[in-house]
This record gives sequence, C-alpha cells and structure tokens, in this order.
Amino acid sequence: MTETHVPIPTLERLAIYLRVLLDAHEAGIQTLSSQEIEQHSGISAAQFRKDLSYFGEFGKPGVGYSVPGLIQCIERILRLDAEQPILLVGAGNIGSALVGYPNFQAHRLRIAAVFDNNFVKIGRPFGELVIQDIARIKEVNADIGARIGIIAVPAHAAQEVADLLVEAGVTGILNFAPTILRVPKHVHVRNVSFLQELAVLSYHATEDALCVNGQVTRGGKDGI
Amino acid sequence: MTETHVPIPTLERLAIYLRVLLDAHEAGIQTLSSQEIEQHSGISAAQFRKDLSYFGEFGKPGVGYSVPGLIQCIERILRLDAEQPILLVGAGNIGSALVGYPNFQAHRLRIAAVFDNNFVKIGRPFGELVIQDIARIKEVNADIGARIGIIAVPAHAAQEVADLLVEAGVTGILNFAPTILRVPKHVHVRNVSFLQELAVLSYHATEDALCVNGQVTRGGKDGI
DNA sequence: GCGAGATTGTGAACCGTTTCACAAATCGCG
DNA sequence: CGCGATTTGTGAAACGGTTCACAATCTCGC
Repeated sequence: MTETHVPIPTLERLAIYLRVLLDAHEAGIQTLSSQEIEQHSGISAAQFRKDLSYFGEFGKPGVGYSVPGLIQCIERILRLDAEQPILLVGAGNIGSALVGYPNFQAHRLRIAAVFDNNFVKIGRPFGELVIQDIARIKEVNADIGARIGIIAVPAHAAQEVADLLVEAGVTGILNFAPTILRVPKHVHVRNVSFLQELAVLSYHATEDALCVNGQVTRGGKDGI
Repeated sequence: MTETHVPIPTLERLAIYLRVLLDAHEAGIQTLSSQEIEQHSGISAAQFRKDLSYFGEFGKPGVGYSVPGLIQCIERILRLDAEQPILLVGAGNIGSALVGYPNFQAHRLRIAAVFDNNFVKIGRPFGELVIQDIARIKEVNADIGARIGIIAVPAHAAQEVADLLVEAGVTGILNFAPTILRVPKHVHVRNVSFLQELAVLSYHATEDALCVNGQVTRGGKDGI
C-alpha cells in the first residue's frame, strides 16, 4: 500500500462494498471473505482486495473481514463517518425526488438546504426544508459549511449555479443538468445524465446490424 | 473501421456529441470541426474522431462535419432515429421526476407506460399517463413493444421488477435502486446511484490526509 | 489547375485499471 | 504444538481505452 492516487472506479466500488456490508450487518453477519463480497456485489474478489489495498490492510488471512470494522473503515475513507451536509439547488422534479430519497440517511448524507431562483417558490416548504433564495447561498453556507452541492436546474442555468456553489465554498458538485460545467481545478464534478444512460441502452436495444455508413454518408457532393 | 466491439465510454460520449450538435443546429451552425466539438464538449478532438471511427467515416478532411448530417448518423447509431418507447416501473418520487423530465422528447425517448404495485396508485393519473398494475406489464408491452425499462422502486422490490421487465421483452434496464440485479446475459443493465456519486464527491470533499490505517485497523485481537 | 492550409481517419505508443498468481498470515483441530 | 485448509495483500502480466502523430483527403484562392 503505497500512498498513491486512488482510481475513481475504486471509490465508486467502495460505496457498493459499503452497501453490501451494511446489509450484512443488518442481517447480523460478523465476518465476510472477499469471495462472499463478490457473491453479493458482483465485483470480483481480487478487485475488492486490490481496491482496499489502496488504503491499508483491513482483513485477516484465513478469516476475512470484520463486517462492522470494515464498515467503519470505508465510512472513514469516504468521509461518511460524520454527517456530510449538502446544498441542493433547484426545487423542481429532480430536487423533489432527492429530498425524498430515503437512502441518504444511512450514509450520513443530509440535504441541509434547498435553493431556487423562482420567487414564487422561495419561502415554500420543500420536504422538511424551506426553499431559500439562491442569492443567499454563500451567506447560508457560511453557517452550514457544506462542501458538496447538487445542481438540479435547467441546463441554461447550470453554469451560473455552479459558479455560485464554488463561491460558496463547495468542492464537489453533482450535476443533473445536461451541460459541461467549467469549474476551478480543485472542484470535482460528477454528471448524472439520464439521456446518456438511456442512449447507451437504446444502442443495445436492437441487435440489428448497424446500417453500413459508407453509402449513406459519402453520397452527395456536400458530404454527410 | 473494422467491425469490432464498441467501448461503452464511446457510446456515452456519443450522447454528449449529439447534444452539442443539436445545440449547434439550433444555433444555425452548419459545420463543425473536431476541434470545435472539443471546445463545446470538453472531450478531446482525437477522442471524438476515434469514437466516430468505430462506426464509419462521417467527416470531410479540411472541412469538418456536417452538423445535420452527423446528427442523423449518431441518432441512427444510438437508435434514436425512431421513437424509442420506455416502460417505467415505480410511481414514486423518482418516477415522477422522470415523467416530468423535459429533455427526453428531443431524443425521441418516450415513457410509454407507468406501472406500480400499489393498488392505491393504480388508475391514478401520472403526468400524461395512467398508472397501471405491474401485474399486467407483459400484456401491456405486447402492444407497446418497448425494449427499455426503468426501475424506480425500492431496493427490496427491484429484482422482482427486473424479472418482470425481462419477461415482458425488455433488453435494457436503467436501475435506480441500490441493488445488483441478476439478469440474463442478453439484457443490459445500467445503474444510477446517487449514493455512489455523492460518496465519490464526499471522498474528495475534504483534502485532509487520510487517517493512517495501520494502528486503527490492526489493533485489537479480533482484527479491525 | 495547382499549391497552401486545414482537417480527417487510424495504426502505434502510451497509460491506467483489472486480473492473475503466489508468498505470507491466520485459524482450527488433532 | 504443528499441519492442512483458508484467505489476504500485492507485485507482475494482461487488457482495454486514450492519446499521439502523420499520411491521406479536401477546399479555397489565385
């Protein structure tokens, strides 16, 4: 375990392992081998061990991993051992789904404030929160100290919101708007695009041979 | 361009290019070079050209790519040239956000039916649709012929829904439930996990040195 | 028609992640 | 205690995707 850069895929899988471990813990299981983790997660035992090796040694040869112990370690790695406050921008459909999402709690993720720019919505209740004016986001986050923001606004407003989030001190953005965000190097962005996901599925949906492109694309004098 | 396997990341990017092209088309732009695509998409020009090379030759050296022409080609590749009907299972918060999502239309993706198992919800309107009994999904899809399904139900029900979707003829599943789905080899699954995304951001949120694991994890006689 | 300039398509090099395979560690049982 | 069975942690090999670099192609203007 050399103190090196951790691959993003490893971090993504860490969250999966954590879920498996929490389920096992719920079921009263005390120990799990990498083999058993593979069974429950669909991720190979070797991959699991390699992923953990970026952070240290957590298992016992011949035995496996202590479920509660590993839960604690992964939570610490992912900074989910203390409550992680989150700013949500956009009180629309997606924002609504997020504040109502039941699984955040178990991971100590908490949407601590909701913002919108629509003055009709500002002041209204939203889940257990009240929608606040996006203009006040920096001021509000001075109290909250959130490092993570979620953008759930239309594409045309996303960049502006991103700028505001960064200014408010956020270093990680979960972006639901279908746009490329420009942010400073120290800010991490993760995009969630339903369209992208469905497009990939759409490609696989029909297994017909793809129409050959040569003719179609090289026909007319002005190209494709 | 050898008829080879297309990497998933390439398909994902294809959807991004399509969005950029549609925007450009909207703006009346007729031609775009890979360099300009890079500007708008954040994806390198070389990557763009390589991605397209899996499917044929779509550009003209010295000129670039015809915007309307390339839109048509990518739509055909992604099977978005004809309307792609989709089955949605789960009339909760996430399902609600999806039927209200405005961007599907431009990509010819249409949620053609909504299902739930809650008899209180069945028969109620949901967006422009009416919630139907999940028990009838196979029967209903015999008419619709959808190849794509979306799972927006709690984790404990997800596998059962997946089985029903497969039986109804679906070959691609977009899964919002935090579970590993077991499906036949010919079915493609894509998982969307808010928790996973936020966990990765959470890891980066604090740049403190990670607590060294040696002591913490190897202390007690029963390991971690 | 032809040369200058621009841009594509793609084999080859590169790089990071995944998989493999095995030495080292631990446990249980006689 | 010592041996066999089990499982970890990790270098090394294999793999797959990305980047590079350049020949081939095309346009434009003179």
